[in-house]
Amino acid sequence: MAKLGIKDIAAISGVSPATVSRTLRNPDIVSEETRKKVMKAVEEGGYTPSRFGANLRTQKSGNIIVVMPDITNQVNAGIIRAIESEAQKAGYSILLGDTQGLAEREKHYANMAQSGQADGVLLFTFHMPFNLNKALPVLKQLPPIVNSCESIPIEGISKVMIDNIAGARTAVEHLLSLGHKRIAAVMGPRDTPSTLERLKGYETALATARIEIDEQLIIRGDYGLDSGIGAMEQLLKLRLRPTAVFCFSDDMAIGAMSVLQENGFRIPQDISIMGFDDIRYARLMTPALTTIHQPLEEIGKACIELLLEQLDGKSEQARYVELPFQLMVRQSTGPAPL
Amino acid sequence: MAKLGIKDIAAISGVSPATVSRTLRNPDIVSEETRKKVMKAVEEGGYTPSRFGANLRTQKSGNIIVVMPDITNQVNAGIIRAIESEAQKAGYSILLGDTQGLAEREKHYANMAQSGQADGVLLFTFHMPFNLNKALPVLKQLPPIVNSCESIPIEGISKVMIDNIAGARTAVEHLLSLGHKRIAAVMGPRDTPSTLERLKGYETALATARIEIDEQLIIRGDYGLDSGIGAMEQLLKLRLRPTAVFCFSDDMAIGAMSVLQENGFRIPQDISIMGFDDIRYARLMTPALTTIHQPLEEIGKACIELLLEQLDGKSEQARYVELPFQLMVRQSTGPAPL
DNA sequence: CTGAAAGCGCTTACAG
DNA sequence: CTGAAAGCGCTTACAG
Repeated sequence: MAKLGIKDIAAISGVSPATVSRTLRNPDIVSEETRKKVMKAVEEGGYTPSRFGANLRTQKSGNIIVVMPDITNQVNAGIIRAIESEAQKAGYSILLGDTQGLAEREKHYANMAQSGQADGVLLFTFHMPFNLNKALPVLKQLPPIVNSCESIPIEGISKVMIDNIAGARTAVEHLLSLGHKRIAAVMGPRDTPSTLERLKGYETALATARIEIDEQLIIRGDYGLDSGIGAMEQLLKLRLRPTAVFCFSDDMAIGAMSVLQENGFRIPQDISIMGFDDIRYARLMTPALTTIHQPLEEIGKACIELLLEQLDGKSEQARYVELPFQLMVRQSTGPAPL
Repeated sequence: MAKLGIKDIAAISGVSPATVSRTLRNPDIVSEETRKKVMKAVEEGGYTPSRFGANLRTQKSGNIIVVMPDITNQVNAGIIRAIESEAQKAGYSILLGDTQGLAEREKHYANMAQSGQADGVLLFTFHMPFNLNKALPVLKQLPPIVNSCESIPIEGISKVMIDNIAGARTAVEHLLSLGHKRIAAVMGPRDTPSTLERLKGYETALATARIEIDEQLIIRGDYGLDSGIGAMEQLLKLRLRPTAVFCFSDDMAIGAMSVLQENGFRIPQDISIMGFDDIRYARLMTPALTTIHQPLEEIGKACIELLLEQLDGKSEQARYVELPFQLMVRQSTGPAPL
C-alpha cells in the first residue's frame, strides 16, 4: 500500500482536499462533525502531510540555518542547544552549518536562505556572506538574519552580543586588584572581532593602571586547547615571566594550566590563570578556573527571539541585544608573588 | 525587482525552462553554446533555483535528521561535526534533533522522515521511534536509517558501534593489572544499552579475576559532570573505599577527580580514576586521565556512509560496522595502594 | 462551513 | 540536443 496523500484522506472521509487541509492546520474553522470524520481517516490511514507541497505553496521551509565556525567547542554547542530548543517551540527546525573556518562554506550556508532551504540565518561568523548594494538599505537586501558572538562590521543587522571589551577589562582589573603587574594575554584567532575587542579591554585596563604594554606578553592563539599549550610554553621561556595570564578562552586557559602543572608551577601561587567563557569544565579544574561567564542559553534564546520577529514580519529595524557577562572568581587566580 | 524564477532565466536566455534546468543539473547533456547563454543569464540575474519546486518534484529534501540526546556533550558534538562535514560533501544538509531525553521529541524528529523534511535518519538514541509491524521485514518499513552509539534492540537495522563490553573490560583489566581489587563503577543513565554493556564488561573482568562484585561499589550516574561528583562523594563515604574508580564517561571521571582533589586525595596514589570516551580535555587534566578512546570522527563518517548507501538504494540489507576503541594509559591510574 | 480551481517552481519522460 | 506538457502535494482566495 502506497503512502497516502491528502486526496486519499479526502476521498476516505468524503470531503474535499481543502477541508482536510483546513482540519489539520486550522481546525477551528471546520465543523466538529467534519473534523471528526477527517481526523478518523487521518489517524487510521497514518497520514502525515508532505512538507513538499506545503513548502512550495507557502514558500516557507520551516528551517533556520545556524552558521558557526565549530560546533565542537563548548560555547557554540551550548548556544546551539538553546537555539534548537527555542526554535522547536516555535515550529522551526535547525540546519547545522559548521564552516570549519572556510569562507566558501559560509557562502554555501548563507545561500540556503536564497534557495528556500532555510527561512532565516543565524550568523556566528564575522564575514558578510551576502553581497550588499551600499546604495540600498541593508535590511531590505537580507533574508531574516541575526548575528551573534562575532560582530559583523555592518550597521543595520540585528545582533546579540556581550560586551567583550568590558568583559576583558573586568578580567584584567581582577588580576590588577590582586597586585599583578606583568599580565600576559593569550589572544583568539587573528582578526576576529571578539579577539580585537578583548584585546582592547586588556589594553584599556592596563593603560588605566598606568602599566605599559609589553608586546612580548601578548601571544596569538586560536581559542583552542593546543594554542593555550603553545602560548604558555612560549611565555615560560621569557626571562621576565608574567605573574598572571589572561586567556581569551577557557580552552586556552585549560591548556595553559596543564603546561604549568606539568612543569611544576603552582597555580595561583606562582602564576595566576584567568579564562573567558565559563564552560562547564571551568569550575572542575584543579584549581577551579577563574573566568568571565557568558550566558550561553540566554544568547541562544535572544537569537531566536530576534529572528522570529523578523520571520513574523514584526521588526521594522535592526535590534541590538547586549547580554551581561559575569566575573567568576575561583581558585586559579591569587595575589601576585612578591 | 522580484526574485527571478526558472521561467525568467529561460526567457532571458531564449530557451525553455527545461533547458535551464538541464544546464544547471546536468550540464553535459546541453550544447556548449546553450550552456553559455544560460549560465550568463543565471549569473547576471543572480538566479538560485528554488528548492521548493525541486524538492516537490523529486520527492527529496536533501536533509538528514540527526537525533541525539544532547549535542552539548563532547562525544556527540564530535560525532555530529564529522557527520555534517561528510554529509555536506555528498550534498546533504544536517537537521539537528536534540531530544533532551524526551521521547516525544524523538518521535517528532523521526517523523521528519515521514513528512519529507528529511530523507534519512541518524539515530543516537535507543528507542525505536517508528511503529513496526512484526509480520513484515524491518527494512521495508523504515526510512533510510542508521543507529549508532546506543544500540536499538532490534534486528535488521544498520548500526555503527564500538564494542562497549570489550571496552569496559579492557578498562577494568587495566586496573586489575595495577593490582586493584576494590574497583568501583560509576554507570551511565539507567537502562541505556551503552551502560548495560559497559557494566557487563566490568562484571566480566571482575569475574574472570575471581573478584566478587560488591554492589556498594556500583553507583548510578548519567554520564554528566555532576553525577560524577555525586558518585565520588558517595564512594568516599564508604567505610571500605575503592582503590580505583571506573567511570563510564570522561565527564563523570572529571567530576570524580575534582571531588578527590578537593578532599586532599592524591590521584593515582590514593585512588586511581579511569574514564571512557577520551574527550579532548582528558589528556589535559592534572593528572591526565586514563581512558578508553572512542573514534568519534570515524563513527560519524561510518554513519553517513551507511546512510548514503541506503539513500542511493544500494543496500539490500542492514549492515553492522564495529569500530575499534583504544586504551589510553595516562597518569590518573597507578598501582593500588598497599 | 465547504468546494472547485488555481498555482507555488521545479524536473523529467516523451517526442522530435 | 531541445521543447511542450504533465505533475509532484499541498494551501488559499474566491464563491457560495
